[in-house]
Amino acid sequence: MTITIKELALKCGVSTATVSRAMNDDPSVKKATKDKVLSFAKKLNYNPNLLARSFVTKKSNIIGLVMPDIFGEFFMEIIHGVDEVCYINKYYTMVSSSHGKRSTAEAIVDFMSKGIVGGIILMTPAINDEIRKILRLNELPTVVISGKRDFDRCDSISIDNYNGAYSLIDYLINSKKIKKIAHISGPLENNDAVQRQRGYLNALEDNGIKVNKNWIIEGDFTTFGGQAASTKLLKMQDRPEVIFAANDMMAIGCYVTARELNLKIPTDFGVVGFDDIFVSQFLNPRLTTTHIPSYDLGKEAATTLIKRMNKPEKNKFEHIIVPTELIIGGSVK
Amino acid sequence: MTITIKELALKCGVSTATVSRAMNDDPSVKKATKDKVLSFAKKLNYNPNLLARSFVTKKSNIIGLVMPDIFGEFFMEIIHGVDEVCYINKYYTMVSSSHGKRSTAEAIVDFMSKGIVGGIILMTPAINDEIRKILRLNELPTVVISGKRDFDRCDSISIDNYNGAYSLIDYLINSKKIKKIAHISGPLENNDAVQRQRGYLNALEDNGIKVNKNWIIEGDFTTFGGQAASTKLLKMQDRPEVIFAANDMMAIGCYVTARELNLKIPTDFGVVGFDDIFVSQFLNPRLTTTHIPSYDLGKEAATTLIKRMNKPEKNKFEHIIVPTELIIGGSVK
DNA sequence: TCTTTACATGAAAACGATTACATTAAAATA
DNA sequence: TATTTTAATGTAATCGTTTTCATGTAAAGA
Repeated sequence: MTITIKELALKCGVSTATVSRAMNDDPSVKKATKDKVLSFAKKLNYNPNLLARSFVTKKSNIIGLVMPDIFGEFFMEIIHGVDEVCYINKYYTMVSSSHGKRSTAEAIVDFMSKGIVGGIILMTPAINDEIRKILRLNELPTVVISGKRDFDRCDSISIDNYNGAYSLIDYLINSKKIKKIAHISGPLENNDAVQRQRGYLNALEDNGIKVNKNWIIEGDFTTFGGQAASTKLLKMQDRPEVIFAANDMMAIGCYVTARELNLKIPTDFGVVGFDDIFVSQFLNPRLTTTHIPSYDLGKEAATTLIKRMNKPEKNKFEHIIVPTELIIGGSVK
Repeated sequence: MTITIKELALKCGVSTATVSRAMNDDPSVKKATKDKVLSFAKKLNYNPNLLARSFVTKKSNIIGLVMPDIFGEFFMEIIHGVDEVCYINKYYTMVSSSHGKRSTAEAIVDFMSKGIVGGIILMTPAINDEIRKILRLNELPTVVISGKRDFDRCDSISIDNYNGAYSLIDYLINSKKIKKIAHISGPLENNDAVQRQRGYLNALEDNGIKVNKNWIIEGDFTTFGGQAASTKLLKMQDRPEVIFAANDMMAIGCYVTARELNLKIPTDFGVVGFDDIFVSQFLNPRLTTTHIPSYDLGKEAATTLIKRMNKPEKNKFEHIIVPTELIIGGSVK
């Protein structure tokens, strides 16, 4: 079905070099020749073998997307954004995750050593020493999507978790006149979780509200974790007015608890989340939360990476911080 | 960082041919030699360049996953399943979608002609003539994930939409003693939608219930579509007892309508869905629906494809039909 | 001991593209 | 017209691996 450059060259009556140049729009090829080659290529359905091309140029237009897990809407939207940009730029997206069996570090090394991908987008909740070491002696362009800017030897895109959480809490205190705000955090080895908690703490402090340590529970970003933590919080004699869950999944857990304890949101207690996942708008009442533009995050990462792949400078890295947006629902009285 | 086969051969004092054979576990290599090569390979961090290998063997261990859209939980779980199987078998997953700008057919052709992927998993709501034509003169192993078994020139995995819907309706009629069942279908160019509707119709018929055509509305698989359709249904003077939404997203739309019309589920009317997406369990009340094992679907597809890639016979294709499971929630009185 | 067979390894071609360098033809200059 | 410059194309090497075929060596059989 597909022919090779040699066959095409034969048909055109030119050398393979000329065909190659014509296909790559080399200015040294005469217009007439180029036209002839291109028309023959179309007619004979010639497509340069990408493998052969990558092999000889030592450049791959495949982007490796390394994720901690292939699950949930957030990662899906990232993939979507990456795919979109890849398509426009004629790049390809290869996905890979840490499978329980293999660490993120191993996934990166695999991509790097096999010569398949020309660049890596790394999503990780935190950059540990192992990853840091790998990235340091890494020759492949890499963009890190992370909760915190804690590695500056490559480009990075991060979510403004801190300000997102800060604004949310500030809104509760100043617009809603709420003082008793509890927090179910994410796992604290996760940078996003840490930054969100920091925003929460500083917003309280800046508004002169004393932090109640009992009202801070470390969760796990799952619905069940949110359910467990909120049950604990709501059974305290000194019950908080609003629970700030560090992500929407845990906020959903709070809704489940409300149903089980026969409490009404927002009258009996309020809930706010973080992420603004798709279903949050369909919760009853609609969840007040912080929107993360994950699709844009993916697009931004891919754009930055492709730029870097075409111009691999070893210094001056970009560090983009993507702002979040406060979404006001009906989950707070 | 990475060395080539030549350098490794030199270090080992053998030819590149021997190294290649040792790396590929060729039985003709003496154990001592193999051990030596392998230990040097490990020490020197040698990894065969996959691009070069694929190039020469004309076999790629990259699987191209073509999807109509990169959105939602269903596709995410498929990707997850595929990725899992790929990892175990040392294959790689490349994703691609039709971008509004490009059709599914174009995405397939792109994968096929560029020589990157060694096999394709094609997810499509329906196989049209264009796709059929492409698949027919396709030399690349392909597995189709589809709602209906309507192309038998390649392996296929399909969901048992018909029986899933049939069982669900049968359950409503016989266990719940409900007779007035409306249906919001998916778009009818989608095979899944058609099969589910067929299950609904036949279940009614087999139970001697006359179909009320006013109670069948074509939806679009979105929450908003479900909301619109259910509003129409619930404002009829002859109102159905239960609405069967062809997917959970539209069922969620029914929940939104209930809130807006101030009706209670399941007392005022009931809702059942299809898919069993993650959030369905957290709806209030939990949605009665039909579970689709999407993760398994992805695994099954990848397994079948890899089998076919290793043994590309031109006949005897596998056609796997994956059963669904009835999930009983509290959304029906 | 000599021949045959089996085993282990090496030499070299091949895959399909790109690209440095060489070459030819045409245009510009003297 | 003779020479230089420029433009367009061709020749051939190259990338890293696999694999066919050839070769050498050791074991087996006579």
